[in-house]
Amino acid sequence: MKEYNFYEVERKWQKVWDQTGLFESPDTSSKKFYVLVMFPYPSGDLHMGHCRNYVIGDVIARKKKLEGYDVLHPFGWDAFGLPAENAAIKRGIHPREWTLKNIEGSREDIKKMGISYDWKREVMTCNPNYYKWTQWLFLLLYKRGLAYRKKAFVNFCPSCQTVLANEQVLAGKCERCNTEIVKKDLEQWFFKITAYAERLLKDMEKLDGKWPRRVIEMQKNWIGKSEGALIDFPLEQNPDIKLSVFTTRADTIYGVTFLTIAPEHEILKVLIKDSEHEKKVLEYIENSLKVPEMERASIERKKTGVFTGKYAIHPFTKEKLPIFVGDYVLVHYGTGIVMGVPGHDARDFEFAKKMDIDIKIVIKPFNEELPEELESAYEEYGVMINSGEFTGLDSFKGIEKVCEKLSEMNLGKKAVSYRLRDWLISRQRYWGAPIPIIHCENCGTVPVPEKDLPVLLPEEVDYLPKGKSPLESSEEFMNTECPECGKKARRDPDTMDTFVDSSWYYLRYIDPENDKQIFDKEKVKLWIPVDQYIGGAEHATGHLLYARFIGKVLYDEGLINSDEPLERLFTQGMILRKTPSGEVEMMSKRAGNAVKIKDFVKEWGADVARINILFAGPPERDFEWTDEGVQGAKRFLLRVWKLFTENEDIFKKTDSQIDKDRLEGKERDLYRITHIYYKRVFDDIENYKFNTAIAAMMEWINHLYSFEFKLSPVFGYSLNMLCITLAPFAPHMAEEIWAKKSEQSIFKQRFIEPDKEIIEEEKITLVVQINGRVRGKLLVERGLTEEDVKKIALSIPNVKKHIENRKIVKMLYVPDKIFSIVVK
RNA sequence: GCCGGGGUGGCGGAACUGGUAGACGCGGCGGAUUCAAAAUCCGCUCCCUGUAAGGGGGUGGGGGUUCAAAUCCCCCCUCCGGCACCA
Repeated sequence: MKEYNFYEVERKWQKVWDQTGLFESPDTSSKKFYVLVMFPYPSGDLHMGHCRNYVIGDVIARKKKLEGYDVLHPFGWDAFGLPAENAAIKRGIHPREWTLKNIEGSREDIKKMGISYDWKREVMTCNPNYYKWTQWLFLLLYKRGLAYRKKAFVNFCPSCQTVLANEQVLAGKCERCNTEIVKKDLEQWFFKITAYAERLLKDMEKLDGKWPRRVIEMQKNWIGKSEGALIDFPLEQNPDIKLSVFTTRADTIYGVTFLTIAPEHEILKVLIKDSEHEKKVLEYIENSLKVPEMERASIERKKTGVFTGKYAIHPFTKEKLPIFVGDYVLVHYGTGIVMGVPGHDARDFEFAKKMDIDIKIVIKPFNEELPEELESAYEEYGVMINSGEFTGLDSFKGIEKVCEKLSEMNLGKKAVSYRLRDWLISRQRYWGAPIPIIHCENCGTVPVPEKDLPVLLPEEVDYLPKGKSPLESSEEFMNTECPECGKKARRDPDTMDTFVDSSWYYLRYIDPENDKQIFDKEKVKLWIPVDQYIGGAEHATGHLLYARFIGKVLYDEGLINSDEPLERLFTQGMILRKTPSGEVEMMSKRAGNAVKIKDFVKEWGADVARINILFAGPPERDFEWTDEGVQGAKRFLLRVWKLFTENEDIFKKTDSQIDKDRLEGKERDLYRITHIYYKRVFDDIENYKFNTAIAAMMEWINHLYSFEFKLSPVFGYSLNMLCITLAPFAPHMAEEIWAKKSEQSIFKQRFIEPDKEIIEEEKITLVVQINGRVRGKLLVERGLTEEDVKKIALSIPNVKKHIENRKIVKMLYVPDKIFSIVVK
């Protein structure tokens, strides 16, 4: 047998696919399937850890192709972003040059894996013909009132020298470089994603069963909806000023003994102006702003606060309630002011103890009494007490009634609050899409007219980070004319968050060359929704939320006809590997455990890599890359190869057609087994169970090896079917095998419906149980009657033995499955 | 604390809707081939017991429902992920 050279065979077929345009997708189709993988940041040498999603996507894409679909399976590059800039600064190369070089290298790597991409549709977010439309998208949001500029305390990373979105801050640290975030009061651009909070939440119903539950839960947590009420507390000195609070526990209203305002809250300045407390409060505010985000958010941290000297009036009791400032209150949640109910909220309890404020008990448990002196807040629901006209109501009714009453008094109403915050998209960096806005002294903020797009990123810029945008140092870029009044004006110096680029890329693949519009509506109508999206779960609350938001905006604008354009989502697990020091970690260059695509493919082959990745375990779970696994994958493929070379003649003489009625005995069995496995593999792909799909092929091959009549046509038939089944997983080898008999690519073959009739024909093993224990097995035809089974079952010697001297209490027959006897 | 997902041989992992637990692979053991080794091929491989047939135990722990539970219900332990001073 000639040795199989993975590397050469793979190179050969990749070239053929490329030259024949086998995987290019049409612009019209009556049966389409859009497979999308999250496009990568081009970081240079790619390794196996990067390509699990590409391999999964490829199996699905190739399977769909075999099923006769027109498949759109594109690829591109999320090419803007900080690393290019950082690397460029370090090496003195222009970010563009560095990025393009990386793309060249990465593209070669991906191609070596033999993924069936339509490379004609490749997009790069850093190309002007792409970011022109990212800018256009910005203007669309601006036009729709969804992009606005606001001064706010924002997250700033001192190391990256830029502000960050909420989603890019993990536990108070920069997601990218792990540096402690500081708060800066800056004027920045935001996208109003909060306006879509309810729809983003509610429409997840449509994704139920199609997206991983984990991702849905993460987004739900992130949006963080809670239902409650807004309650107004008029100021004692000036009842026209009302402090509005958000609460989920309106039933505790009679327990309010104070109010606390977040230190950042604007109203504080008004409250304390020219009062004796002004100095102390200002000092407190200043100090709390210095406390790092992480520390301030910590539950363990002792509560602090200062009395403002002012009082509010309780809407029902008209009591005077002292107003405090305290940094345990978050300015960006609810109204930034809370009502203090120390008896029924742990935080308020702690604060009240410290500040020596009254604690009132206004809720008692349903079935017991509370002690007079509380040791901690009672936070459960219960029955309202000491609550005036509401006393005696349970919490749920109480909330309703209190809200009703407040509404009547015009001092409150039911309300909903979200944890989600608006998306901060300004970045003080060079390598991104410039924000298409001009600041004019006369006209204010003026959007760049569409005809002037793209606002090109200037080439020659000092892009060393200085805490303000590098573009600001380019006079040529900054100076422009106001499109409205024609006077001298300045451009916005910031670039957009790269998540804006990636929020719509899947639409550009459909019409990548269009220079008249962001995309052609009709073309998009054909391919949208994306039938299968594949990527990492780490993007759950970032990219995937942004993409859904932008999708809805485009839907509202009438540009796409689905408000959830990413229909089915699969999130793959990570690839881990032992590091040189022996720990199992995510594969990465930094950890020193990366297996480079280039090197691996040369030594082992892409098909081996693909099988290893797919067989190692369920694709949604992490798996450890091991040398043993690689060996196993190679052994499997060589076994396949050997099977076909040893039986080449019969394989060539037969095809995927056979007259099953002329088969009997073992030949008929093989025909049946073939259809069982064939169906199993294709069903498993549909359910993302690639590991068991490969296991089924292994079993199939084991059967074929031990089949006696290797010259029988049914044997050749089975080989033909096997080759087609193998094709999505190890496409190069499948092509190589197929080429022995056909000029045409195996991917021009069409999926044959499995023969369900023959699968059903199988004899079954009927289990005989006595008192729940297996005491015998019967190989029988399907559909036997209870009488027949009983007769046979009771004649089994081992069954007889266990029934002897006992009384049969009950007999139970589950057709074609089990015969169960209960004895005493 | 709240929410979600896990825990099955030496290892990765199978098991439809409650119906033979451990498919498939890795590793290990035995054999064939070989001067020898690698590679390959064949057989065995959950644990205890038994020459064997068989018997007993067994899916994180405890209880329950059922003729029958990895699967359903209750309680607990533990690991992973998300959110968390969110009012």
